[in-house]
Parts: sequence; structure tokens; C-alpha cells
Amino acid sequence: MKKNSTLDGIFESYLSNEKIFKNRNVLRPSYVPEKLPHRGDQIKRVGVILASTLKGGIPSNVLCYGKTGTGKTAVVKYVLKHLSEKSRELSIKEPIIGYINCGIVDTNYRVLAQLNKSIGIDVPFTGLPTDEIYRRFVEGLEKRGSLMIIVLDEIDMLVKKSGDSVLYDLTRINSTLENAKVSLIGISNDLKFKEYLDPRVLSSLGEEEIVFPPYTASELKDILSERAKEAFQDATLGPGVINLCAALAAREHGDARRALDLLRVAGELAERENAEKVTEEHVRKAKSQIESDIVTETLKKLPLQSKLVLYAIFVLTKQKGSNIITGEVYSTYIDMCQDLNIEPVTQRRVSDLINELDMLGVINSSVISKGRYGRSKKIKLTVPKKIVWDILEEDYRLKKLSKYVSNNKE
DNA sequence: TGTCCACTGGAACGTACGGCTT
DNA sequence: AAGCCGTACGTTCCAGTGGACA
Repeated sequence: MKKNSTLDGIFESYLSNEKIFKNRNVLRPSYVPEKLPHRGDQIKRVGVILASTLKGGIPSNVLCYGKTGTGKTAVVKYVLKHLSEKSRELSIKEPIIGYINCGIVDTNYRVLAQLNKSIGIDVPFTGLPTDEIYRRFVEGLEKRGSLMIIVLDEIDMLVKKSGDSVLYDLTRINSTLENAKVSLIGISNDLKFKEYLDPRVLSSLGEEEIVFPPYTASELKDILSERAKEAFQDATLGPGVINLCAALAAREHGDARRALDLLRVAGELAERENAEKVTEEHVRKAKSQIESDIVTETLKKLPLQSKLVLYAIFVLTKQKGSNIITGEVYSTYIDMCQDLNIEPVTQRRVSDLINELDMLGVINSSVISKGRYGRSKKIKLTVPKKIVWDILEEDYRLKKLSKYVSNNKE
């Protein structure tokens, strides 16, 4: 009992410390709220399509479009959740739901492996031919004998990286299945990704298409207010906090996820300061913290060669501003490799690495023609030099290169 | 008006690796 | 054990090109 009283004290003080938050998980992107403001139309459309499962039908395949944070995933998850509940209520066999985030699971093999996993079949993560994994999936599903709704989130990433052959298989799978059936829900951030699809896949996958427009600032405000009620203690949000979060996120193509992140981080900052209220100042701090966190995380994970290329770009940026071209990067890179005794990769490869850095949003590169003087990529660092330098400096393998950086301040 | 630079970016292929089947 | 398979990372080869300059 005595021991517990100390612990109790810790718990109590911890609990009473929750001056700001009531439940911060409400603000996390994975949370599916009870209400989804301004998505009534989309919910209705997905609902109508999926409702046919309640009468034993096979719903049409659906494609959802919209930029990040426009509620695509939330709407789909929301409808599926209610569909499962309804099925249970009516004691109809529940559909199996397979959710795959193709941003992470981005090869044909791994998608199929993941699908196997969601019907309870363990498959090795490598070693088997893809057909075999597919065959096992079909067999397993047939044994289960029910409808499976497969959600392919960020489907454009899969198609861009690995083509559409799994999609082709999945869209035709129903003709090989006897007892079981499959229906697909594709979610895409990219409106143009249809161009990469085989027309046969497209016509099957895109039986229904639902577009998710970006949220406007005032819609974001509603969403935030709704969630804030759940997430925060009463009267802890200062005036203008929600408006500011909404406005900042609206500027970024109406990204609700971003808006919620801002609100959550602002709250956490206020909490850390032991403040009574969350202020607009906290939101501004949250904004810059989120931005640098994202960049820091991606930069840390970069493989050595990419870091070297980034190093070269960084050094050139310090030396001569933003007008950098591939040739310069490559020769600086070669010098650096010599200093470090590292085998350099070819220029072709560096070109790809530059493209990858571009995709990550660390740099901005665009092909330009300098006429007589050839064609190249113009490269510009798009994140603060300070952040880049902090990461590069941290890597012990790159220690020797600090001589390239004249003055380390700033 | 055509030339020709300094690359770009597609395609095919090589190698190392972990891990399967038989 | 041998022989495949998929993935990651890279190479080699090369046709293609926007536009400043002669």
C-alpha cells in the first residue's frame, strides 16, 4: 500500500496535469470520427455502392480522387466501419476488409502478401514467385467463401512504381472465384494516374468515381471545431487558434490532416510550457516545428549516396546561390567521394538520385536548356540550409567533408 | 537556319542478398 | 544441395532534345 501511494501520487499529478488535452488521439490522422463534416455527398455515394453487400450483391469497384488530407481514407473507413456494424446487426456474413497502404506496400508481390495476411495466411516476404502468392490468395479466399473489400490507398504510388499487373489480376479475380468475391476501392492522390493504367483495368476499377475537392478554410474550421470539442478541455483554446490552423492548412491545398496536426502540436507545445491556454503563437511555432520535423526525418533516412549528392548541392548553394546544374553537382560529388575513399556512382545514377531528392521535396529541380551550352537540370534547395546542415554534420561518415563548408555558422 | 552542347531519361542488364521449393 | 524468385541498388548504352549561337 505504501509503495502504491507514491505511485498514486505520480499518476495523480500526471492526470491533473492534463490541463490542455482531454483526448489527443482524436487529433491523430488514424482517428475516424463520428461525424465527417462536409463529406456528406461522398459518404452517401460510397454508402450506396457498398450497400449492395447487405443483400448479398457485389459492389462496383470504386476510385476515389483527391489531394492529401481531403478525407478520402476517412470516408472509406467510416463507411466500412458502419457497413460492418450493420452486417452484424442484421446477422449477415460480414465482408472481409483488406486495407493496404500502397505508399508503403508498393510492389505487386508485397500487395499480394499483405492480402494473404489479411485473410489469415502467412506467406514469406520474399522467395516465392508472384503467381504462387496470387494462387494462395485465391485459394484462401475461396476457402473463406465471403466477399472481400480491398482498399488500395495511395494506389497511384503502386502503379507508378510497379505497374498495374496486380490490379489487372485483382479486377479479373471474380471470374476465377466461385464462392468468394472481391470488390476494390482505390484511393488516389493523383488525378492523372489513370493515364498509366491499362484501359481494361481502368474500365473495371473506375466503374464508379468519386472526387474529393480540397476543403476550404471555413470547412476546415468546422472540422477542427468538431474535433477540438473532443480533444481539448473546455476553454483551453485561445481566440483565433482554430481560425489560424484552418487558414494555414487551407493555404496548403486544404489539407485537413495538416490542420489537425497543427492543432495537436500547438496543444502539445502549450502543455510543455505549462500554459493555461493554446495561443496563436503556439500554432505558429507548431507550424515551423512540423515542417522541420518532416524534413529532418526524411533527411536522416537518406542512404549514403543520396546524402553525398545532397551535400554537394548544399555546398554549391552556399557558394553560389540557387543556380546549380547537374554537371556541377556531379563534379563536386566526385571530389567528395575521393576525399572519403568512396566509390562514386555514375552520372546517370546521380541524375536519378537528384530526381529522388526532388520527389522528397528537399530540392526543386527542373530541366532547362541553355542552348549552345546544353541541357541540364536547374537545382534549388527548398528547405532551410540550417536543417540540412544539422543532418549532414551529424553523419560521422561525412565528417571529413566539413572543409567544403567555409563558415559553419548559419 | 541549322548545329550541337550537356545533359535527360528509357531500357536492359548485373550483382548481392535473403529466402523460398524440391 | 541446387535452382529459382523478388528487391535494392547500380551500370552500360544510347537515342533524344530545347534553344543560344554561328
